[in-house]
Amino acid sequence: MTPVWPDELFTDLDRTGPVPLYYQVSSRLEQAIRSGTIPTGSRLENEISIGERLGLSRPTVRRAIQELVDKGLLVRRRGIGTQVVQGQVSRPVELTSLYEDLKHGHHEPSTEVLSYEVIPAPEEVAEKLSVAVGSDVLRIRRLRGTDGVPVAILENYLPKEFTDIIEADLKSKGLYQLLRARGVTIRIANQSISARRATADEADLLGESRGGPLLTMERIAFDDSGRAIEYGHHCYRPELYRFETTLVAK
Amino acid sequence: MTPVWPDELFTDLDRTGPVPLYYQVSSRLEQAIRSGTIPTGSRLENEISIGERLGLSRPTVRRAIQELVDKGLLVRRRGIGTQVVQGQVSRPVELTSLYEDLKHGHHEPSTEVLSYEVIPAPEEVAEKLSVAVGSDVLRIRRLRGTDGVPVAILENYLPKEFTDIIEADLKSKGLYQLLRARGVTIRIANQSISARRATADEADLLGESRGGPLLTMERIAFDDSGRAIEYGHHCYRPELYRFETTLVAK
DNA sequence: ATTGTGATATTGTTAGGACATATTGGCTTG
DNA sequence: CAAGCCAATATGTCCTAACAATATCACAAT
Repeated sequence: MTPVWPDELFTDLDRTGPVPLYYQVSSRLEQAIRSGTIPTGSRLENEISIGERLGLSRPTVRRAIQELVDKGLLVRRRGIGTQVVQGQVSRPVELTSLYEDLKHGHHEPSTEVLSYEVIPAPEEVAEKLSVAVGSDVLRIRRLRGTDGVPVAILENYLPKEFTDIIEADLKSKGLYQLLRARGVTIRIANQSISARRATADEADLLGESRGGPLLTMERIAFDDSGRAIEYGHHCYRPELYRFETTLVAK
Repeated sequence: MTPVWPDELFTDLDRTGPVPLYYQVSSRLEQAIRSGTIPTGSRLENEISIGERLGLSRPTVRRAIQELVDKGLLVRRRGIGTQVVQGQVSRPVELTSLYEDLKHGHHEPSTEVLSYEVIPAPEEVAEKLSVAVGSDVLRIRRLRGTDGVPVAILENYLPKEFTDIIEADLKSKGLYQLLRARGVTIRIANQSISARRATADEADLLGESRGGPLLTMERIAFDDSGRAIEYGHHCYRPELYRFETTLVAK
């Protein structure tokens, strides 16, 4: 019943390096599933025997499998076993900037900085960033495109201590990448996705018809310590961009 | 430094019932955070002392906390501790139908069944549902509203064995609710969100201007065993609906 | 033919312990 | 006084062990 898996899945793990064992296991499994080595719909061996094969305890194997369950690749049922989900699984919306998103998709992202200025925080921005109204915030407005075609208008607000982000760097790097280089890691983001008509200004920038539909995304991002770091308001050309997610019922 | 928490957080847990201990703990903590009893930005006690207070082992406490980290309410850093995220956390997009979504938001959902028919599966639908092209599938088209105002047009396709879903029931219940009553649990869904212009037909149904923007969502849902159960294509009035998500970097 | 019962397989929950690693801050030393 | 080392603290990883809950199947009983 259980299909025979290739030996590569069970070669020795690296117990000396910094990569956790559960992560090594889940990575191998994910790769095997996405490549079709483990076919969709098939059943996995049970946790204990996988553990025996790899020389791991059950909790470690369990954690590896749980990672893939959370990603939506596997389904578990008590008393039954673990199965691979049928149908192609889309990679979820990740916590990356659009720039990295596009680059990952083997496109050549381009950026034009439309404006870059320090302004007193309007009420809406102040509230989202948890700073005082009127205090200095950095406002960045960019036009993002791929392969020469405009895709999105990005408007971002950051607290004043980030005003040393160099305008020139924004042309060749994503905002999150620049923040990471400064030692700031974005950990959590609250997103809200909707749509609206394009204004005349936006339509011209994006090469879209006036009053045409735009996909919009509003986001507040928090760092390691839970502090609000960035408030963004983006709009995308809907024919060229969409948000993909995998939802898993707990 | 550590704030004093109310005793309610540490009253005895129910060790007899079917509710897991880690779930009882994470529920209490979540409630305390959302209600402000544990203020945003504050630090939690460490895992071990929480465990001692509740009479629990460290793995159990750890799992409870991890649940809230995954939900985006808490942030953990090795060597530092666990902190509550600043800023209001939005509840994530859950794996529920729009009907339950709206009902939860204290609105009164209404449904008009526009069409209900068994048709041979077009290529696109057959592929998404992993059935043969031309095989029978159930097609449902509904107009969903709240408080008398139309909000969305829902088009769903299901495999033929669900043709016994009663058309009349769709008026008063959500599709997922009806599936659950049949013993089918939706476990995983792949969603894709974008936008487009409304067709004349759609604009009339939704009371929207012709050519106006619509928020669109495409979804394939899988059940417990990983089988494709439903393929849906929905469009929403963007002023009345939006998708909210919390993203957490792993 | 249907129902119940028990054996088996598998995941779910909880415990308790050990060691690793990252961060902070104080102490020591040059 | 500054730099570096070290202890304290907290989370991260991994192990062994046990029992609970659920689904399946064979088989007996009605």
